[in-house]
Amino acid sequence: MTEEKGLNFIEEIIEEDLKNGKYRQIITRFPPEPNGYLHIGHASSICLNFGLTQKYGGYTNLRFDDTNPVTEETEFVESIKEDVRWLGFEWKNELYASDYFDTLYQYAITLINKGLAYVDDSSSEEIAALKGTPTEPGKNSPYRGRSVHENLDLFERMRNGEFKDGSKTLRAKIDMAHSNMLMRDPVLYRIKHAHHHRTGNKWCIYPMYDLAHGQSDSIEKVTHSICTLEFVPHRELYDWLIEKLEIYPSRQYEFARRNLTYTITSKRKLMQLVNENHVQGWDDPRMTTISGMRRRGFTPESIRDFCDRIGVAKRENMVDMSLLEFCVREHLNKIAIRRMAVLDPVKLVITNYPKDQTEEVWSENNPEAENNGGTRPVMFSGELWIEREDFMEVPVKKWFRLAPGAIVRLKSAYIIKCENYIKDKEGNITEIQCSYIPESRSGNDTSGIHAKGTIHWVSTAHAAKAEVRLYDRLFTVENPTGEEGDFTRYINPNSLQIIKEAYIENSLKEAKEGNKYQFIRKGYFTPDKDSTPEHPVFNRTVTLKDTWVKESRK
RNA sequence: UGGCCUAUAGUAUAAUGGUAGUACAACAGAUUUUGGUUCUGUCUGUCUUGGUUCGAAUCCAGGUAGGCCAACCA
Repeated sequence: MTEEKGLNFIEEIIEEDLKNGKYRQIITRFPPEPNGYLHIGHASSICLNFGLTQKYGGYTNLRFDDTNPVTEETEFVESIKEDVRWLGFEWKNELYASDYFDTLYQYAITLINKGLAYVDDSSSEEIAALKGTPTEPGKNSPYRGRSVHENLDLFERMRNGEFKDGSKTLRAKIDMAHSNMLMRDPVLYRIKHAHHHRTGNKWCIYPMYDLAHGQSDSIEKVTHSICTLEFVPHRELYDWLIEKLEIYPSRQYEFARRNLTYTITSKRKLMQLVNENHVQGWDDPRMTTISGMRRRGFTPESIRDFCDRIGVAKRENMVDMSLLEFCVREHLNKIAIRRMAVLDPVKLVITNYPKDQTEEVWSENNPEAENNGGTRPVMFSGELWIEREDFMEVPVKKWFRLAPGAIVRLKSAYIIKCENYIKDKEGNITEIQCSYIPESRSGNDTSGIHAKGTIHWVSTAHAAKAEVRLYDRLFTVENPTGEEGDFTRYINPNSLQIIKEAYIENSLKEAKEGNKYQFIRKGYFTPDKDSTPEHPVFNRTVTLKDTWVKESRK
């Protein structure tokens, strides 16, 4: 049975192109500017571009659009490569727009020779003043009428470094009254006496996006150049330049960038969060950068699945964060090893358990795993740590956990009954005293008693200490950039909660970066890069779904 | 007083002139030694007004709403 899944509009275009023989294979590219770290929005573009060539045959290049030396750095190049690989994609060629600077320079000369470009001495303010507005036509620059010979001479001298930054530009000669603002003699080259991360000081003039991107696509014979909606107005210029230069006709297609609730997907704004220390770096686990999500414990599979589910379209959108959480829970449920960890401990003493006795109980590693996951031994004793929130002095209705006189199952061990509890002067509960039912041991329970609730625990004598970092959404509102004022006003002050002394199963000390765990009843966790065997640190990737919080609010 | 893009449940996305479907979310229930997982069920939708057609979410026209465009950024 073939499941007919609807095609997105780009797949439709490609299938049509393939069917009518326009192309034998398709070539796409992922074209980041190395001026920041990749985020969840880029993941969509990566999955799209690489996914398309995997599906239809062909290949995808990784091309860095590095035409602005003042913002670009090698650090970003390296992080981008790491992130794309981590997401599970391998590019055919690693390319750089800066590799084409000689060719692009020649393209500019071709345009000058055709009378389609000129050197303008106007300042950026003067250019802006003559540009007009969306509703009013612009006016020609006084330098627009220069001869080809003069333009050639001036452009060469720009290249030779005779002029200061900003004193001259090369502009296309199109139409200052055009309804598309981008066609009003767009700037093609500008002077920047700046060090480039790859070409060093070879150049002091650099091409603008419009003369670099489409031409790079063309040089690489990219068939489908896929970008986001804000480039729609550029398409007319993209096509104009290819036509006038008479080069390989790559075609541009635009889809809507993906927005996610309670976060931002803007490199500029993410950089602001880093620079203003609202977060602790690009890979802060609260960031929806690829590196932040990796550190937090997301899997590439879950991110790819997410991108797949949200699809591709042309309308404005705001995807629910709960879908991303669903995707990561679904994957982690299958692969994460279950362990017990007590995050907010309170002592529980089993009064009728033989003093100084210990025993091993066996607990499942992951019954949901493909190969069943097996079991592990866990040390049990008469003195345990349990979760403070699992005891209620005055239970609410439908409370299945511990309360005076209530019974509960200790996961993989015995059923216990709460007999007493001790408070300190401030009224904090310091110890809960229970009796246990020896015949109720997990695996050979002959007690005939059914406990409605099951809670997790660790033995005080056998547990290890760990630091646990709990993350919540970074913003308090769904669309922080859509609200009044600067988006940083809406940062969630409680997005990070650090627990210095949680208790974990001893074996968890050996957990390695990249390992995935489910702390039973608490969520999915992964060791942070700061973690050591002496001082284990865990990040909470995502909580478990919690229907009790909803029930308890009723 | 311009040009371009878009409009299907709360969210995202299918249906390509022929029964408006799927996922997430929400809600109800079953199972459960995780109030997890799994399973079952329920709720909610074609922006609007005309037109073409036997038949329109789909094609056409006019509205309306939202987005983008006036960086020597990409």
